[in-house]
Amino acid sequence: MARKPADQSVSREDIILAAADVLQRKGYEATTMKDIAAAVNLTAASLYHHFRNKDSLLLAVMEAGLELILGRIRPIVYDDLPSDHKLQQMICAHVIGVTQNTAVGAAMVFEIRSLLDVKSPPATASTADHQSYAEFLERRAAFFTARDEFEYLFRQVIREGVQNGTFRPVDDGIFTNTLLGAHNWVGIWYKPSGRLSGDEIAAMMAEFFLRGLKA
Amino acid sequence: MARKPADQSVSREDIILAAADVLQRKGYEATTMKDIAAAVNLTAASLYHHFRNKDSLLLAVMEAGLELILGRIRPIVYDDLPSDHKLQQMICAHVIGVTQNTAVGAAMVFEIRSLLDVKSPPATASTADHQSYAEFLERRAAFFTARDEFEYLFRQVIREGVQNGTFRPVDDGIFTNTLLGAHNWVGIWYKPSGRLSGDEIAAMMAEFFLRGLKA
Amino acid sequence: MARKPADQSVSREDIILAAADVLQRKGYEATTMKDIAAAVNLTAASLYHHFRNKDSLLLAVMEAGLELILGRIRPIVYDDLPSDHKLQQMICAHVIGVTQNTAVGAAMVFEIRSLLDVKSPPATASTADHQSYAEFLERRAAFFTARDEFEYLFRQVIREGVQNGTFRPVDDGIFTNTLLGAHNWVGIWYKPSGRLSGDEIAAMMAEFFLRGLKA
Amino acid sequence: MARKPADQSVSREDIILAAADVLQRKGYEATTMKDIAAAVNLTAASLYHHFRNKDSLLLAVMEAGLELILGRIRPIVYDDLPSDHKLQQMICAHVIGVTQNTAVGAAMVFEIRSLLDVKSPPATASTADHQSYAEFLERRAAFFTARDEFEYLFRQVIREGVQNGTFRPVDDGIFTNTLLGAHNWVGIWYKPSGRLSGDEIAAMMAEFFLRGLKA
DNA sequence: TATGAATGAGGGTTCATTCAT
DNA sequence: TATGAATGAACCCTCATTCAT
Repeated sequence: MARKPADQSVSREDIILAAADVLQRKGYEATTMKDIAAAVNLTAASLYHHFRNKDSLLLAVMEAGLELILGRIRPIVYDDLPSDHKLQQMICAHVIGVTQNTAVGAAMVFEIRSLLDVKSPPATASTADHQSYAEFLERRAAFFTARDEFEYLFRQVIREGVQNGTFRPVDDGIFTNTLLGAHNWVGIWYKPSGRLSGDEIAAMMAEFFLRGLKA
Repeated sequence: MARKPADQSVSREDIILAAADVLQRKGYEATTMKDIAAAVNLTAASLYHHFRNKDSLLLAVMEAGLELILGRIRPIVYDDLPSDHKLQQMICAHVIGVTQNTAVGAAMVFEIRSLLDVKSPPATASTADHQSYAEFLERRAAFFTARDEFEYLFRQVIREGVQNGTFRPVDDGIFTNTLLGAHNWVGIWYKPSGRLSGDEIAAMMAEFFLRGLKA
Repeated sequence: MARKPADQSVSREDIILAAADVLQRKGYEATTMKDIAAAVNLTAASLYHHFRNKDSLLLAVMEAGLELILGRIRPIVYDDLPSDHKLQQMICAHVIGVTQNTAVGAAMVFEIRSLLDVKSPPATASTADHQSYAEFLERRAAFFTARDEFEYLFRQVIREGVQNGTFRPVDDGIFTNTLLGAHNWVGIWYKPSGRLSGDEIAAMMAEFFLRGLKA
Repeated sequence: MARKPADQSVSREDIILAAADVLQRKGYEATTMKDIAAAVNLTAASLYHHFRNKDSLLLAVMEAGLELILGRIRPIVYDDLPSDHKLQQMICAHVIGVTQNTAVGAAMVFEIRSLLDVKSPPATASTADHQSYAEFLERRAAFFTARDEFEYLFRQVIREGVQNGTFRPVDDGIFTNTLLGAHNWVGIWYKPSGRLSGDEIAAMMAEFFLRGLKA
């Protein structure tokens, strides 16, 4: 699961991928910088050449994960399709994304708590530190904005379907939460070696929810 | 060197409840014994009069949470009802349980990873320690057994409904996972101050899933 | 959050020597990692860069002490000398060793109890931890083997002397224990500032015992 | 090894004996009040009805051990016997004492370091505390006086023997230390289940040393 | 870039000790 | 007397982070 860059120089990307993997297995708090470093054959100290600190690395992982899914979801929403087709494709995209990239998917979901903790900038903060901390806050805000967009896209398609009569009238907020809960959970129980492929699982879940929505 | 300004003696139960709350908010790794102690006006050291260690306390929280829900689910399953009624009631019981006792419910869900880590007995292991460690392992095994039962009950009712024609043919494993994922997630987004009550949310979710299942 | 006011980088060897000194003065249980660290101008945390844990450090101290003495005793035994000359030289070597290196010598003697406590591997035991713990057990076993050899060498020379008529017939086990007890005790009462030098003391003790043995 | 007073009230004596046993096995620092309490079926808290604190208990153990041996040694010294007979009996008395009461004997020897640490009275010391602390200091001083006497008695007999020509001229200080070291060590290696009885061991050791001394 | 050495801050845990019951 | 509950202090150890090389 851990990339081994053949003793070559390690890229930012390599670290993010490896970190995502470790994070998904252990959770943020239980994952040490040493763990992540080991996964790319580095020392913990070396990671600081690539990321300002642990939070910054976590954020990079989450950004990567979210961007990946968002990149697949967005075009569907803005495509010209009936609402049920849209939702069906979105569900599949999300679920497949989680199964294909368990690491990124689950990390995105489970570690938000850690990012949410508002941490003050280090007490001994020079001007430069303050600047870089502000940068971090900005990136974090951007992440949450993206996350809101993600949720919003689902809610939007559902609302749209309800309005145009494709779906029966449901509370779009509750339905979206229900949907996303089920999706996120896949990262917990899915095993690549399991009986069913990610595609099959995704198809089944899409069917469950669409039948529940059908007008 | 030892005062006791405590208003009243604190019971094991008190600690479990407080711990559940803190655990849900912060997660296992991020929760310190001091945090939990503070929540019941004690010192961290005092907690060790009631629980052997942090793991043991976590386990107690999870046991309490699981037992609570299981106590509500079991009678429904063994009642004489049509499959869809059963499932409807089970979903409501679970979701309402989570909303009423967010702490216990969510703790049960999110911290399994911590319990799963196989840990060796403490380093300074006398015979007595080993014995109590064995006890812990037993309790942990019992917890997982109960957890399996919990899942099994849902799966069982679904399978039953499929067989007697109440439900359309679905993969009961995947459906159960989908269901439970959605339920567990409630602990994340539900806010008592929200627009809808736990009962209303539960009813909605039950409807979603039952419509998705109807033959 | 990490300064380095240290004059010079500290070597493993430095720590072992300092630790031996502290250990001899305070005993294992009463010696804290902080004590040892202070003796080499480090923080307790820094010691963990050089030794996995306190036990490992203790073992290193004992190994060093034992190896030092063993290195002086062995050649004497395998030399071609009359038994009484051998024993005389061995006694002197041991006693002088203890006086010259009180720290190492006494540590070797007094802390065996701590090492004897069979301890299970650390609680948070990953596979890697288990491996390194196995290593520790191996080293510990090797230490006890060396210790047995040490005792055996004395017993062997005594037995040999009895058999070739140099010594009167004594119980070699009891005599060895008597001898070693007296030697080890030197670490307790010897003061470099005392009336007699280590060499003088050693010579006197050798004389006592050899007269007691003479056929 | 631990007295079990049949669930009856426990006497000061019982505790001292049990404590001696535990102390010998574990050493002072590693022995907890709970350990000692458990050996007499009590709670740690209960011990404080019998002893002011741990140090006080340790001191009581050492006093008991020392008094026992001293009581056997003194009469021999002041008896009217040739020096060699005296010394022979003293050696036997000491060694047999150690083997018969391993606990008391060894505790006496090995834990002096703990008593030696000069501890200041507790910072929060009321007048009463100060008084009882002064008492403790007095008792401790008395103990060390007794200990000096013990050593002095041996040295005295040796010197006497040298002066009256029974023994060859040896340094009585060094010889006494050698003697006592060997004796004390017996507490470490003697096992009641061993090949030889305490009496036999004592006789052998006496012979070794007396031959070494004979004029 | 990469790392070994170092460190401050804490976290879990133990322990001697106190006190109300 | 005995004890359960509580606590402050201290200990071992880990970890994110820094810095000189």
